[in-house]
Amino acid sequence: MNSYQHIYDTVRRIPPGKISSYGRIAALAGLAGQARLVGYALHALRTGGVDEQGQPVPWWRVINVAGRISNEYEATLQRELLEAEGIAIDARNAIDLERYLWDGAVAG
DNA sequence: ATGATGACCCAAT
DNA sequence: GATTGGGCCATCA
Repeated sequence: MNSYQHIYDTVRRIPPGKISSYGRIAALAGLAGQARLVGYALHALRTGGVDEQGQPVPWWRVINVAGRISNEYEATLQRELLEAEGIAIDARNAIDLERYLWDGAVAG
């Protein structure tokens, strides 16, 4: 079992229509200060968005703390997926974190 | 084992 | 607000 599995599990807890930052996910996953690992873990997903167990991971709900899409691989796809969930993106490709940032609370 | 890079973040300039 | 420097750990050559 890789450490990434914990990251994937945390990313899955992001409710639809919400977003989170790499650092936030890292903190929730018990990897505070290791935001790069989250980015690396999501990078390992690549296209398909499934982990080693074949479970889907909402990788598009993870952006950087600046509210912008950091990845250059699927930037367009990520933007479309975010907009599909009702997340408004600024004219400068920025997202209002205070408005959409997931505070870590469990929905339900 | 070493060096370089990376879907990042924070602080300083 | 854009750029630079340091820190964190995993992966590749």
